[in-house]
Amino acid sequence: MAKSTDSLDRGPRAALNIQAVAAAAGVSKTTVSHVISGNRPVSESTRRKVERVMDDLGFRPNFFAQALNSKKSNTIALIAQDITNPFYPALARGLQTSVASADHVVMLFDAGAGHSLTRSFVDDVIQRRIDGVVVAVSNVEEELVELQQAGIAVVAIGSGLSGLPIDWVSADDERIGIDATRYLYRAGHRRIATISGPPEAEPGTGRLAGYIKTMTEVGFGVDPRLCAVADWTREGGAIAFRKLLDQAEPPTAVFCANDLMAIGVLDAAAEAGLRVPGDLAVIGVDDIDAASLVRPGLTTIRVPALEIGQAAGDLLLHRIAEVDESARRHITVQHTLITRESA
Amino acid sequence: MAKSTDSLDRGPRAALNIQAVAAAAGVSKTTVSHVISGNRPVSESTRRKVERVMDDLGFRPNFFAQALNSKKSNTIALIAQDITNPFYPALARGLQTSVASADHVVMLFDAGAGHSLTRSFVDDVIQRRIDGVVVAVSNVEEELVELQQAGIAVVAIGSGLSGLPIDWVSADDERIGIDATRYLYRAGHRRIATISGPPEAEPGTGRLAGYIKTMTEVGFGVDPRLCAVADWTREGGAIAFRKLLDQAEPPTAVFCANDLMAIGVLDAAAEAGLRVPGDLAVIGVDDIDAASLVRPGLTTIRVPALEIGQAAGDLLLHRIAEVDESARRHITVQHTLITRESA
DNA sequence: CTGAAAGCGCTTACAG
DNA sequence: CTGAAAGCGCTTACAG
Repeated sequence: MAKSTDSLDRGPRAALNIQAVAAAAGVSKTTVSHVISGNRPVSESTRRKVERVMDDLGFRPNFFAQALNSKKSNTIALIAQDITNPFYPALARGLQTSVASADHVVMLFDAGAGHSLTRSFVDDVIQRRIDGVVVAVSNVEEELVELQQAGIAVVAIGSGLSGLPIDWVSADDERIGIDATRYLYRAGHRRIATISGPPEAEPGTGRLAGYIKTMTEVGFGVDPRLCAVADWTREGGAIAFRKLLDQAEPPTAVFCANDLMAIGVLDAAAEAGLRVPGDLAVIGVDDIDAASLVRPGLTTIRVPALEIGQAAGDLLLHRIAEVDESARRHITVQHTLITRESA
Repeated sequence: MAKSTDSLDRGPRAALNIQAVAAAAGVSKTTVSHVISGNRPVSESTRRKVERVMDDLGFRPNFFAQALNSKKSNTIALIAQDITNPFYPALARGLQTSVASADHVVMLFDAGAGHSLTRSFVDDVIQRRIDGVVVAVSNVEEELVELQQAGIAVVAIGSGLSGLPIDWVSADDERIGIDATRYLYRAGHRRIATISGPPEAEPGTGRLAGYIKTMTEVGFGVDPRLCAVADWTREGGAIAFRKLLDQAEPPTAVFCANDLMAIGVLDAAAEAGLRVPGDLAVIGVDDIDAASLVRPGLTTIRVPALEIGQAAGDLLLHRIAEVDESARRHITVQHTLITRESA
């Protein structure tokens, strides 16, 4: 009788693993492992032989087994408020660019997809031992704390989440407000209005602060009749502007805290028969695609979403690599004035 | 002497794993595993005890260990041509919506981030045993084949990659061309031009085919002087339209294969002193945000990116779950005419 | 309904 | 410069 438990029938096709490579190369699993990881010196000839075999066999180390040992997933998660808002895809690209250099991959979670999936996504992130998370969504302080307690590196986008010791990246919102307001002032405007975002959070508050600071500095002071608030949308901007118009001395210029509201102002201005920039100057913030598509083209302040993503990735990689917990870090990205026709 | 290798010093804090849960609950690892997976019945009282302990300890099963055994990563990858093009974020959202229902997570790869990272991303996908991939990028036939050979489910977006036996999702491009052209015809236009995309690939060819079919059907035939080609960009659309204008009998209507080119036509028309829709009717495809922002508002055919993403996710989940390899599947999503001012 | 034990494919002290 | 072996934290036949 032939020995039936021989090399012939070890199941459905021998698995292609480190053991198979070791056998084919005539070395130990240990050595193959070190050729892959580079964690200890291997003689030139051995290395070449092993690499040759891996190539011939088309071997790729099993990621799960590697991660199970190393406790590193080489994965970064992005939790985005609303991926269909052009700011976030640009941020995602910047993030990918940054972390790809360290061989990390990006997992996307779009909170705008509805449901309260955010909760379960945080669980996923923890369970999958994601190395770091970029949190670009509001009102998730609780989840942030949980992520940190699970030992995951976290960086917040846009606002500092007061009190929490987490890294964050943002534009210099007050400076944006100052630059926009000064630009209108220097163009000769004296009744300058602002339409800011809802007062509860950055970046709305910072931009408004910059407006107030500038109006005070140049000696105009702040006239409450020139300060409107809207909800970041085009329609909201139009509504707010109609109210601003409805007074004895209407403004000749408006600083809007984002482009969408500024476009709403353009709508309402056209409706009211005002010519832009002749009768009314308008400036926004963001430089979304539409800013260059509307007529007249919208003058705006560009917030570099791509750079924000990159900075977030850099902070994360740094935090992941470092041994001692160092202090909280904050990166501020630079904005740029984009001059078009509206102001 | 006290027994020094006692329960006191088993290293830096005992690991929180299935073994620890088993011990605390007074059952075996096997049982804990089955409580988690539901792979075999567990008595009601035991299940409750184990769940209680997991909750108290804050235990979450280690994803890598699970995946190492099950060979499932519960992860879907999206390879997007250009995540800053609004079509892709919407697709990503639809994909997430679909796969989240099966507890899968989305990994994003933006091919537009530059470099030829696509190559290394494909390697990552294989190595990480990603369950399925949505390929929304062109010229990667080689990589597609490789992914399939690695046993990964693949679905292509937009075009069928002739010959390859892979599932795909697309709009009905010929029908889009027909609907757009007929709309212009019914509005009374007789000299209808088209600006199509580069001829080498869908969706350009399909939309052009629809235009040709309709022009033939209504008896006009195809006049080469009315057929222009551009590169999908705004500037390209403007350039192409200037050429169309430069003839004895210029068109009174233009069907553009995407919105960006249609907006370029609006630019060039304004420049040439043509009023839209009075002197010229323009229709695009996609319904990007900008379509509603330009003046006059762009009439267009909406391609439901979100639904495409969902359909892709559904195909993938189906393909992953199924045992026997069934035939290639193709899903066509429905488009809608969005009437604004330009036509 | 439940357990003991082998195994998934790696990494990493320990030893030479 | 290289190996044997224990271990990472699960799942799953096999057995009762």
